[in-house]
Amino acid sequence: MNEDFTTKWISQLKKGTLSFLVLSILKDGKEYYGYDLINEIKKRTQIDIAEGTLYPLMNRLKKEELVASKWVEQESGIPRKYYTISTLGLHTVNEMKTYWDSLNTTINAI
Amino acid sequence: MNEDFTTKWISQLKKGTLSFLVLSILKDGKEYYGYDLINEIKKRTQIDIAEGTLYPLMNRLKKEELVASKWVEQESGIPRKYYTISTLGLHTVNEMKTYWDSLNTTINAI
DNA sequence: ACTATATACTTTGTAATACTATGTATTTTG
DNA sequence: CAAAATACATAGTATTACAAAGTATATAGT
Repeated sequence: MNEDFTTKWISQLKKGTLSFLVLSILKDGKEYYGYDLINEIKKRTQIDIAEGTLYPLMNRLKKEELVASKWVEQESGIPRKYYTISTLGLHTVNEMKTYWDSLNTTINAI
Repeated sequence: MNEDFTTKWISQLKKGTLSFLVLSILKDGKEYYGYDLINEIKKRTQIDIAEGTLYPLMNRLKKEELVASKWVEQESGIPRKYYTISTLGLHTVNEMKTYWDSLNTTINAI
């Protein structure tokens, strides 16, 4: 039933929500690495993020200094890049939340 | 205050929300023309939509057959292109609303 | 009469971002 | 020993908001 349009729409909707989602998850201060975030988001939200989406997204957040990262060698396996939210990131995600809530209120009022 | 990032983010967020907003406004069956929609949305939501954004958006919605349009000559002034939502549009906006609500619930739960 | 503003729609070029596909490398599982 | 899972990266494509400019009519101000 017009799955095409709704599917495409969901992809467009992600353009605003993924950075918000990631920062929201990091908000409580816990560390996550990229691959982990993909699974965490899938588990919590049923939203699939392609690797080719998440890794560049994390690089942008890093470049904007909303998150910090550090490489952590594993005793076995591939090194992981762990991310933590910054003060600026916390401030930004709070602004986002305020905007999101007002947008949601507006949409519900229509 | 990192206004840059939040401002850019809001622009990205619109990529998912504008079509949803427009269809939501048309949902009750009332006719609107483009210029009118820009003002209506600004009044109801404080969201500014550039003309270069709305007119191509309406063309996409038309092409996808989510809305129908008809030209209406004015006794004085420039002809207006009036839009009405289609059955497919109604169905689609309901799907969008369902998705939006679940997304909102998810975000609030994080 | 002239100018600016408002109305109403269109088009062109740019920037941002999700996605597919592909690549690299290690470890675990069948 | 092959396949799948883990973990990160990059190149190319499609979509879409936006700024800017254009066309055309009507009105308000000076």
